[in-house]
Amino acid sequence: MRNKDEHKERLIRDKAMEMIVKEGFDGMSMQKLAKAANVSPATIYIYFKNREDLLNHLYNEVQATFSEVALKGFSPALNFETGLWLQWQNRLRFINAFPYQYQFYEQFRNSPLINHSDVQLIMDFKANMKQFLTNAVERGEIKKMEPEIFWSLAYGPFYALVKFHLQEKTMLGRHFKISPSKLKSMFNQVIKSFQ
Amino acid sequence: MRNKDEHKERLIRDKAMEMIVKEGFDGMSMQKLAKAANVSPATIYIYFKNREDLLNHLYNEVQATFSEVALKGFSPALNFETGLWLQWQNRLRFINAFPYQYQFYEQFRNSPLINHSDVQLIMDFKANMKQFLTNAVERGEIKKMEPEIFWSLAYGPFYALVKFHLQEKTMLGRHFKISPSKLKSMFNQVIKSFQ
DNA sequence: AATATAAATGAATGTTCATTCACTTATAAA
DNA sequence: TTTATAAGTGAATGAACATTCATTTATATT
Repeated sequence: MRNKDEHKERLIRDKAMEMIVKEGFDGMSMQKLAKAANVSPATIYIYFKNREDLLNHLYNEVQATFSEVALKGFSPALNFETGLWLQWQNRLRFINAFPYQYQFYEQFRNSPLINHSDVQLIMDFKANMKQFLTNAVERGEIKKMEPEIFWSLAYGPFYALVKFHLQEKTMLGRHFKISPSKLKSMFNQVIKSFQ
Repeated sequence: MRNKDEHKERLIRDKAMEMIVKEGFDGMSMQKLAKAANVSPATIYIYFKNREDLLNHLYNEVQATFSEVALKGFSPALNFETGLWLQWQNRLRFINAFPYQYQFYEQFRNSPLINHSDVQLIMDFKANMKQFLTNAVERGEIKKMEPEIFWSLAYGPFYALVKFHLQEKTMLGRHFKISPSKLKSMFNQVIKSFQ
């Protein structure tokens, strides 16, 4: 018996995400992917049932990692400002470390493919965030509001800023990381909207 | 001489955007589009040089309309709160009226296709927004900040909320419009972040 | 009414696509 | 060392793709 080559699967996954980010979903054909990963097209089908299965696996993996990183050191018991700032930092860390994975994730979520994927937001993650919001309201740190308003106010500016920087990267061929001081400064302004 | 059928071109454009929103860029093939618009594939090539040209025309058209609607009644001379609220209302009006066009626009902007398009943000629009920011700072209505921070704070929450509602629409098959009171309430919170 | 012209077409064209298959190769277990 | 098994392959398959082309059709101009 011969074992699957973990390195090979990793390469297939990474090249697929890179190709999708650079050339779009149509730009990632199975044959082009095979060539980029130095394998036979048939090899991809050992690891993934088909193209759709591959894409869903990629999405699942990124979502799992992203959720994990976002919640690193987090607890709903943290006070509002500390907890939200921690999450901003965690998220930015992931985006800086894995820009292709993040951009693939965004592209997938914003495409109709997401409708054919039976993927759910990690339970743990959702529960944590809900509890965090409830606690903050109960402590009187923020006023009561609908979850979608909370989410829009708390993360809308963050993701908008990230988008700016990732677009610059695409245009100039290199990645301008968001400076921590700029992020903190904007965070302080966002916090005001909850007061 | 036979004239071009304006109605026919409009139908091609609208069906193309609808297909892209519903099935993604790969889901919109020239032959499927022809069938949806009740024309021959060759007819599409009378109106557009090729597929890429069609997509770029669609993008240009939506951008032009969107910019126009967004600036309706706007002037950089307006005070900060009035001007920003006007733009929020204008933008939401466009999104509610033309959800497919808006979603196509977003999908295009978030895809690598945008890199191959030589389209620029309408000059007039850019200049207006820049002047608006400058004026608000000079009047002491908001503190001085980089344009990308301003943009992220002023529009990040708005677009995040829009995304929420458009996703709900996709899932349930119908469109839940954002209530004006909910929008105004969030707007008031956003304003605080500039104080 | 005749004519010139551009719109509009359906049936091709050659290409690329996702996927399969008969086959070879590497290696864990015996 | 042998053997069973699953990894890995290159070439093939049929479907779908963007685009073209030889014709036909509608109409504005004469």
